[in-house]
Amino acid sequence: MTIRDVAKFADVSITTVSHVINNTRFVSEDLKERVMQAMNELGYKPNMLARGLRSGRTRTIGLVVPDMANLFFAEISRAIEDIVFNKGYSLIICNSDDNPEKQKAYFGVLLAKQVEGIIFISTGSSQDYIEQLENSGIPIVLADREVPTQLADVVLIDNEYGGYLATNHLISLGHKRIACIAGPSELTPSADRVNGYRRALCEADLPVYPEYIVNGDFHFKLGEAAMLHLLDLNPRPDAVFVSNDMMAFGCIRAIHSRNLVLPNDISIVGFDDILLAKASSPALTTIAQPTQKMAEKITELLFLRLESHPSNTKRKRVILKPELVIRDSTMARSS
Amino acid sequence: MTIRDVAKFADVSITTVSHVINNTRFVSEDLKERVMQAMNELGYKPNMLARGLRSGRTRTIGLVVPDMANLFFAEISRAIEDIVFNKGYSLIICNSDDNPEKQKAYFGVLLAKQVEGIIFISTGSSQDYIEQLENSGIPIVLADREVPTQLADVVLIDNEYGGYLATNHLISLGHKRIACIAGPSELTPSADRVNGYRRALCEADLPVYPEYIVNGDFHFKLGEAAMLHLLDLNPRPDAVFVSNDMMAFGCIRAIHSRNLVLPNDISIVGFDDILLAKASSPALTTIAQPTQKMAEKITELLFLRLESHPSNTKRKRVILKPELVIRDSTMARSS
DNA sequence: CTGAAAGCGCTTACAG
DNA sequence: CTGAAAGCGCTTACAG
Repeated sequence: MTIRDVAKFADVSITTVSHVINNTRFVSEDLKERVMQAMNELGYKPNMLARGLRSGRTRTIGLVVPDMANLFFAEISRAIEDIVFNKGYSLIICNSDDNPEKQKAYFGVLLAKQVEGIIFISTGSSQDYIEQLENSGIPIVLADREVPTQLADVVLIDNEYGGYLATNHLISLGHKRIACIAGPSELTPSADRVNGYRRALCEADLPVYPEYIVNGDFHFKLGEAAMLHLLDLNPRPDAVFVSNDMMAFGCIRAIHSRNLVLPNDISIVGFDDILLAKASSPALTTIAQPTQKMAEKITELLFLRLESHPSNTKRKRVILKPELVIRDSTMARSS
Repeated sequence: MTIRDVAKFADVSITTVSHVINNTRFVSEDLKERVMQAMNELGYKPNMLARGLRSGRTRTIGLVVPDMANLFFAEISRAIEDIVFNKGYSLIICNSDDNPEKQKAYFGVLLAKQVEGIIFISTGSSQDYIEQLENSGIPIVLADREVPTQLADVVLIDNEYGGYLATNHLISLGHKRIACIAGPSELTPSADRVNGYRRALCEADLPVYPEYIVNGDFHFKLGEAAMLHLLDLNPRPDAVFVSNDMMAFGCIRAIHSRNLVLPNDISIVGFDDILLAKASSPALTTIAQPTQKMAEKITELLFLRLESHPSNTKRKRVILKPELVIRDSTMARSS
């Protein structure tokens, strides 16, 4: 079933069929009618490969994320997919699995598939491989995680400010021994969140105890382990800023397993505000990522670049502010 | 940067270049070497559109899911992506958003993009549109939700058995007033789970109270609302089988908001065993979907069909057994 | 207002 | 052991 069959059936040239499909030059009502009918009759679907090959436009964009089973990435992917679909594009989703090798392989695949643009949430340690993309000349938008390149637009949130907000909230509740569970140290978001935590403590003239800062990996399991570790300290912290919600869930579990009561015995604030943050018990106080807004900005920048000349080389950088969402995992210190 | 450039650079025919790329006929070491080097030097990447157009093989498969921000779908998509990637394929992910129109539009896109196969988790009410796929002759694997067609392999779990397991567990704990929060009534999984619930009650000679069966939609919010409704009944149930984990989280929230204690005042068991099920407080007793195994079966059936002749028309049907995972949201009735 | 034809970048018989 | 050439299904100058 090709354009040739349709042309034959409608007794017109394939040129004309192409033009009615794409609405790209005037075609008389009569012919248009015949073509339409032929397409219906034959159940014709244009072959996007042929179209893409010829026109250079594939209407496909690639999305590279570290792990789409991580709710934060799942939600932002979802939001991006929705916008992109409404623009008539489709998404090839690539799980890098936080593995630079897999990520590199996917870059190759995306380029080979001639995607028109790439949205890229980096693994921790992939600085090495992005040149491949830079040389391709294809528009790239980096999201969530910084990568050292001048050749892409960037959409980030102000993680330092988020960490500051979270910690300040705990301070304002009267907590003094405030710990922090950090994310993987290679990621800029982790480091920035911890920096915000430090700044808040400093501004409040509270000491920063090194043993109160423990490393995690943004996953549930290490969140639980880190919290168990903190609870074993003497004195144990009376509040903790956990740098993402997944780990915060691990913390809740750890706290319960020690028969402590949240938030009475210890307050925690998370980061991300994934959908399930409000479903934990108690509901998680957390720093909300502006997921929807991020998705909008990311796609806006990408489509701008798709439409503009490559000569327009000024790179854009958007930094969105996160917000504190107070729920029930924090309360004033019982003195 | 095309195969032609490589051929010129290496001073061989494009035929030869093609054969070294695809390893598809003998090429002398000498030429092979020169071609390899040329490809490296020029940073050549084969154009998959051209390859796909010519060979009819796109190495792409489509995955249609109702909502990838739903953790169950996110996890199964993740598992599928991983397997498919290792086979050298890529995935186009399509969120139908539980919207038959969008789903239909995506079918068109996938066919136009010449995917080699489709994995399809249906929206509730899309029976109408699958013919489009059937006629295409492209291999389809249906997963999770039944759809009336003879023209696809199917991978399901035994939802009736899952509902039975869950309810039996509650019965064995001594509960008598056991309620059920169902999923959307159009979906076969929902109905089957409720059927299992009924069967367990019947076999135990326990009455089935119609007011104890309330409808949900598999989302958090309605789970919460449904549980609030159940808690207002007099007498209120002492246990409830919630037909997915998302809604079970809503239930936990509702229970806490009424200052009741889980599981002391009421036991609940969920369905799915999403990653966060173990992170709720208390950890959720639930019926585990064999997510990894489903992904394996789904891809196994699909690749079998990709490799076999279309004449091999015998359709396969795989039904996997879910398992009860006992955690802390259920306990024996305090008589 | 419409059509014939070149060509996008590959693969793959066919030929030697 | 290697290459010249046809053709996959489209789009798009070019021509009239």
